[in-house]
Amino acid sequence: MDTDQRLREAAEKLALTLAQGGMQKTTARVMTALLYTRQDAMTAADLCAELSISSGAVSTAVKQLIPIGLIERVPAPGSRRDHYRFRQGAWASLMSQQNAMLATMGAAAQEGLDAAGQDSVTGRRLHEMKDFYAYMTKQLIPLIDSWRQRYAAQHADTPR
Amino acid sequence: MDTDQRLREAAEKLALTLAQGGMQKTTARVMTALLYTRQDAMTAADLCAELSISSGAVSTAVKQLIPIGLIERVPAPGSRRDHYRFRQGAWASLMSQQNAMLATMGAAAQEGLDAAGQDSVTGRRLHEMKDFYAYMTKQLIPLIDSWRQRYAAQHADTPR
DNA sequence: TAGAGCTTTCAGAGATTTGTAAATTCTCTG
DNA sequence: CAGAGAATTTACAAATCTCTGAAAGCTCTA
Repeated sequence: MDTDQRLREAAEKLALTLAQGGMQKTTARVMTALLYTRQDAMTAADLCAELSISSGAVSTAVKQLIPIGLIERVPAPGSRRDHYRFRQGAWASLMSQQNAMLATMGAAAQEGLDAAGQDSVTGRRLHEMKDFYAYMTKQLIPLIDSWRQRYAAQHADTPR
Repeated sequence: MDTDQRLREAAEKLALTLAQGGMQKTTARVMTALLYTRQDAMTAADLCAELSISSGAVSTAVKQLIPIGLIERVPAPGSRRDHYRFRQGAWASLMSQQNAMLATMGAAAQEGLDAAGQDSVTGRRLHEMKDFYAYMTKQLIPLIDSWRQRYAAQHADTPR
């Protein structure tokens, strides 16, 4: 089987997994298309053709992917079309955003604690929750940074 | 405002957040009801009443929450009804399951690499992805374990 | 082992989501 | 600054999802 076809299938497969994990299906497909494409970047029209979806759907997907830092718009000299490409370091920023969710969970636990007090079944449940998320919140960012450093060191000689 | 009411509102608020993060709405509501309740455990009927939903909906939600380790069925001596309660250490096991997702991401990257080869734009993109998820996969479990240990040490004298 | 008390399953109604096509807006260029 | 080419928004239609109510299925106990 040819390379393009294998990549296309890998892309759709991952998109399906991500969709089951809560990401919108079309958004996931656009993301994986940009991840597995052999081009550096793709235009909206490319994405329409590759995925057989309308330009409106592409627009919506892109609007969701850009704010979370997974893809970026790149200026394309000589073309009037927008080009999109998968961002370097996208995974690390995606994981960093998980941190916001961790913090939210911690805050939710605190809120419950304020209402219930420490000394109750509820209090003990929520205390564990709060402690866990506080710990994770504190550890995750340094962990990601340590990966960034390590990866940058390994690839000091190979910029994009 | 009374305690129950504050807890109820905190529960619904968190449920909403979780729902936006991809969890099924009713599943999230059942989970947070069990998290913020002042009882140790609740019956299906309790949940129906508290959340104004049918027993079928409770059954479905419970069926999703148990496998992921967030809640558990507890035998209730003297009652024929099933009782459900939020599991101790639920958050840690939830996070551990994230690890499966991380591993999946790493595998997806590898699959693409096999098709595209290292020396291509695609290869470089996928290599970063693979490296990131491999690193995270390796670090996350120890991190969770270190929390477990720390928390257990702090609460050696206060079992449930 | 018959039956009470719960839980689970199932079919269908209702609500929500999501994609398309077309209209609109935006942005370059000649 | 007019117009062409592209992106975005909107209204609507289609598909999907999810809950309810009712029936079926378990599992204890008397």
